Amino acid sequence: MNDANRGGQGPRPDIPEKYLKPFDPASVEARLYEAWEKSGYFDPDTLPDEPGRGRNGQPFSMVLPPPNVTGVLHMGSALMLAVEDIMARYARMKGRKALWIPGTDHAAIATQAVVEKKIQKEEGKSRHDLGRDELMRRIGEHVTATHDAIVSQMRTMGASLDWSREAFTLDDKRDLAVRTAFKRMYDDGLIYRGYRVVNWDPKGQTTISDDEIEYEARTTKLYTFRYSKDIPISISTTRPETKLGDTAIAVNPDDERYKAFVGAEFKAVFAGEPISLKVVADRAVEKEFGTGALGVTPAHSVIDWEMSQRHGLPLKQVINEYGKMTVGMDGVKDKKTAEAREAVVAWLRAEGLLEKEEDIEHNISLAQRTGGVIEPLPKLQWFVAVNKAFKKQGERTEEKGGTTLKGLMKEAVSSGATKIIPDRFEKVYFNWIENLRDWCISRQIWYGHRIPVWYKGDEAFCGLEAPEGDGWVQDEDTLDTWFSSGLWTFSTLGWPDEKEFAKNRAYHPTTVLETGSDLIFFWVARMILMSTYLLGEVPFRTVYFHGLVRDTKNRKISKSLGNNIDPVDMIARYGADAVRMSLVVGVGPGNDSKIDEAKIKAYKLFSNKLWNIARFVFSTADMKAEGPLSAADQAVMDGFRSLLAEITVEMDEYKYYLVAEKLYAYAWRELADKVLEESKPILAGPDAEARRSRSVLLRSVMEGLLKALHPFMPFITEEIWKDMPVPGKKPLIVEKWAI
RNA sequence: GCGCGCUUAGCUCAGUUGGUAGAGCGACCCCUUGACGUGGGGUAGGCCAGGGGUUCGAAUCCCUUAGCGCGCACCA
Repeated sequence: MNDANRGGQGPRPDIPEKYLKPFDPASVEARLYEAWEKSGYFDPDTLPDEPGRGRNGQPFSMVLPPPNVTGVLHMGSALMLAVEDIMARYARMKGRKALWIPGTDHAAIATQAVVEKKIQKEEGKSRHDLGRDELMRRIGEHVTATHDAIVSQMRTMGASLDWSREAFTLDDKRDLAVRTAFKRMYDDGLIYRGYRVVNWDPKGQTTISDDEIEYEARTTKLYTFRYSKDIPISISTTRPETKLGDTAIAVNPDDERYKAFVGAEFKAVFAGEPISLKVVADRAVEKEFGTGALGVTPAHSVIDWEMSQRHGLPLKQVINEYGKMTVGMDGVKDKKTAEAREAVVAWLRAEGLLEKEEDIEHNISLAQRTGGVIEPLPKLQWFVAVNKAFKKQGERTEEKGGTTLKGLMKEAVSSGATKIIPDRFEKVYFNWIENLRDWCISRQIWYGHRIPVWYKGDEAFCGLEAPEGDGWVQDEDTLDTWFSSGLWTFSTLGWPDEKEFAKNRAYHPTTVLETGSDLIFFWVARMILMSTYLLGEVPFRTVYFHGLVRDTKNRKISKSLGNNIDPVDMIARYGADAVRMSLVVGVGPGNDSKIDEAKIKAYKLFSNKLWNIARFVFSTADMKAEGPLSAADQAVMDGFRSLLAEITVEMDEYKYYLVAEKLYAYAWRELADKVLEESKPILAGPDAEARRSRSVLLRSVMEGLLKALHPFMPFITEEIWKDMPVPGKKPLIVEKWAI
């Protein structure tokens, strides 16, 4: 640089050539990501060795909610990656030993369903045609392909994940964790096998948990009738075909109409099936609904099953796993329930038993994954007992009575050990726990963690490995995918391997869990359950929920609607920085947001604005200028510093939506529109001292702005940072936070 | 039935101790070869869903009504 070029004689000749063209994300992003990865800064152990910072800093840890290996990433995943990367990069710049662990989820039932469907469509074969081994091989192929696509997408977003620790919910280490957890709970009596009415999905041919059910409002006929002319009580039902399995009539104990009948027993032949009905009194029966009398079907209704337990009623199954009747007259037996219903109603009408038909609004239960109508059936399944008392770790006194898993889950949040953002979700969480029933964890599918229990005759053995001796056969079922996901915060840190876990102990409890609010029960609650039970500590200090990403018409983004805006496509066109900003600005925690291309485009223009700010500063200010600021320039600097102080507080409060907006406004409206404009005459003017002071100011503001924007827009800030003349500078990713 | 959230400019949304309504996009007008694959300046557009209350003062706090969305329960 020589003095002849000073004083507004046009652009200085030494400006890097890249600034002569608009910012081109495609040409720099992949290269920058590779450089970060090679530098080792994604791995906390290879962060810079500085006192109190980097590898010597306070640990910060977070797990990536492992995406399902069913397909590609969508905008919701992009939002998740953007917010979490902001968290990780901010923590790293603040000097923390930041660990963000990547992984993918085998998603058991979801993945098997996708692959089975594909094979059925392309080859016309079912899983039984292929057999267990061949299906596993096919799923393996599918999982490898989708895994690779997903991982490459995460990289394009700029996610600063520690790839050296990547995990899979179904790999060997996680399988050992699952078996270990299962055995601990089994030995404590918290996992048991029981014959109970469960949610059966006839379409998926498996049981599912209560949380995997979706409800859909439909108008249905409510039939009121008598079982026979000899029975003086009428009942109402929407499912007459199930009445072949009735073993009781329940009435409210306070109902004067039926008091005289309580304890009586009636016999009849109903649609060809002999039935025997005991009249019982139960508070669960509402006097006002229907006739006030309820036909109890213990085998095909969870509520009725519970009632049957209270009154010692027999259980009689009349519907099988395929949703077909197993008893009844011609036209009923062997027919699907819908068909059998019509036949039963026709029979009632013919017999003169039908008293009333009316339309009512009612919810039907559907399996979330397959859409199949849930058929409650009695089956021998594995359960986690949430209400059973056990002794807490370290608690030896019997007389205390111990605690329950429900209690542990409640306490984790009510004690403040785990905070939920936004806090309104705490109510939702407590409400769910209140209504929680035992968790059915066995699934009749093949893809997943096999239940670590072996049988020989009447004997059962639960262990990490098969027992010694011949003739032991392992349980055919696999575990609910959320059982393994529940262990994720510590199975990824080496648990149950004591040596490996000890090395990572400082990362648990993890600092924060960022995930979608729809996972509050499935995942968040299960992680709290597993961690508090197995480790005696919460899995994370803070839960940050993001909302749903919708399209401009306020529809949920889904494949079937074909309204997915592909994040990879958007990144290719506008850059990852623009996509990240568009997802984050103005979107508070827990709130749904809308995404459209115009918004992403707007932040591409912002990238370009930053680029040109850099171009202006590099070409007109003296980047080597030193010394104090003039009073006027100091005032500008003070204004900027107070902004930095403000946003630092907001970063700590997880208010990224505000920070992003403020930085955008400052860079454009304040720095570009005001400061740079007023700098033009100063930098072109005759006053050397004013030029010097203004140059120092512009360089300082640029430096602070790049740092503050880095967590949000890592690529462009890092790229500009390369040309900043900062003494002893490091890559921006590990530079010290702006304030 | 219980609970939660939302309702602010044409659109998308901010507005966190109550102090005279904000941004982006869009529309319209003017200017600009400029650091800017454009940018700058300006204009129009809002009884902050309705009603009531607290207060000197309410988009903000309380009560209530309505619409939309969501969770849970019920679902005979």
